[in-house]
Amino acid sequence: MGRWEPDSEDRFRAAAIELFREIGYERTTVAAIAQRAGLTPRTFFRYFADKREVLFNGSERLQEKMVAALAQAPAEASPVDAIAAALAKAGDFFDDERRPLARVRKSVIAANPDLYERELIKMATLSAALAHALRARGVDDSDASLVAEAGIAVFRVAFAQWVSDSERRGYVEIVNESLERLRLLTAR
Amino acid sequence: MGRWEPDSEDRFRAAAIELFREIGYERTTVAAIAQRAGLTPRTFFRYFADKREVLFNGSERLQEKMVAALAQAPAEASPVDAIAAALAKAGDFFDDERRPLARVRKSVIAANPDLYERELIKMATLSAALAHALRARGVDDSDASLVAEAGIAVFRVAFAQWVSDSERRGYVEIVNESLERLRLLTAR
DNA sequence: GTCTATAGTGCGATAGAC
DNA sequence: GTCTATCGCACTATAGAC
Repeated sequence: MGRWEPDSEDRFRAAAIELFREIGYERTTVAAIAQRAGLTPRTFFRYFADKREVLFNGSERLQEKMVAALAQAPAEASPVDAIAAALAKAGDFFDDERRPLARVRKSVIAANPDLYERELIKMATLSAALAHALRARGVDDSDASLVAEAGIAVFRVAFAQWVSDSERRGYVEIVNESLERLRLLTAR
Repeated sequence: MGRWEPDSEDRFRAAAIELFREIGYERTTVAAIAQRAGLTPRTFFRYFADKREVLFNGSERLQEKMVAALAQAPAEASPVDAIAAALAKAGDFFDDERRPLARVRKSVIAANPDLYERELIKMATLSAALAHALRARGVDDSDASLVAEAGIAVFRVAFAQWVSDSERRGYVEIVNESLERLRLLTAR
């Protein structure tokens, strides 16, 4: 990568999350993030549309991966099994190396209504994308919405568990257990 | 009681939704809403924390009712049955008289990212309240979150169906069918 | 940069119901 | 008289027009 350090985007992310933890989200300026990352604000905005996005733009790749996993599920897989494949695929992003960062991110978002709103929007977008992918598999419209929303419900709970302080199990284990739990709870 | 006409709050709501439909949310000023309601902007803000709230503050009563219904479900009812009772209780608000208003409200919200965000927040708040009420019944922490989130999933889909253009069935019928559908889809 | 319109707040005054 | 919903005014903040 020539005269620049590699991984500018990751360095922005790391610098941002450090500063958010140290002095809070509101008081952290983009200039400060850029300085710590050894780059300029102008470059920051080449990667991120705004300050909030530095915490969220990984979610686009996550969504693409999940949708792809759903689309590639066997044709005979049930809608719920297809969603389960998508939920499991998210495990590619949520490994033990990332968990400390995810925990800081969680506390930053919890402390900031703006960021919380953005998170809700990302979840809603993800749900819509999954529902769309289910419809592409031939699933009935309202079934697709229902299974996608329920899948997001499982995802939310599993992710929250994964980042909770005392949790040591991996994300995939947790999300599979959560789905199983939902099956049990809804069974007659 | 008020100085002039009664039901100020309802008049604000009615005036607001008329104007939103006529000229759009953004171009409707609080002053215009107040004028049409025969009141002043200052009084508007006594009832609603901000302009968006005029479309949402009914949701507090809805949440209280749903939580109460959940709490009053028979002690032997399963978590999902208790949530089902809460979802059915929402039917008190969604009758055929209200459906035209709900349809206008839907289109206004769909056209406005600000309002959509607020709707997502209200749903998240409702989910948290239902989870809390489930825990108060002795349901395990993560089961409570899971069932509450899944219940909200059913609610979202059922409500969307209820306000969709061609739909004629009542909300309660739809929400019961949606829950039944989720049970079928998740069953092994 | 200035100017304007609007959202939203704080505080005290007032008109009526009781 | 009390109580309270409503109002009037003065204010800040912000977004958009120019």
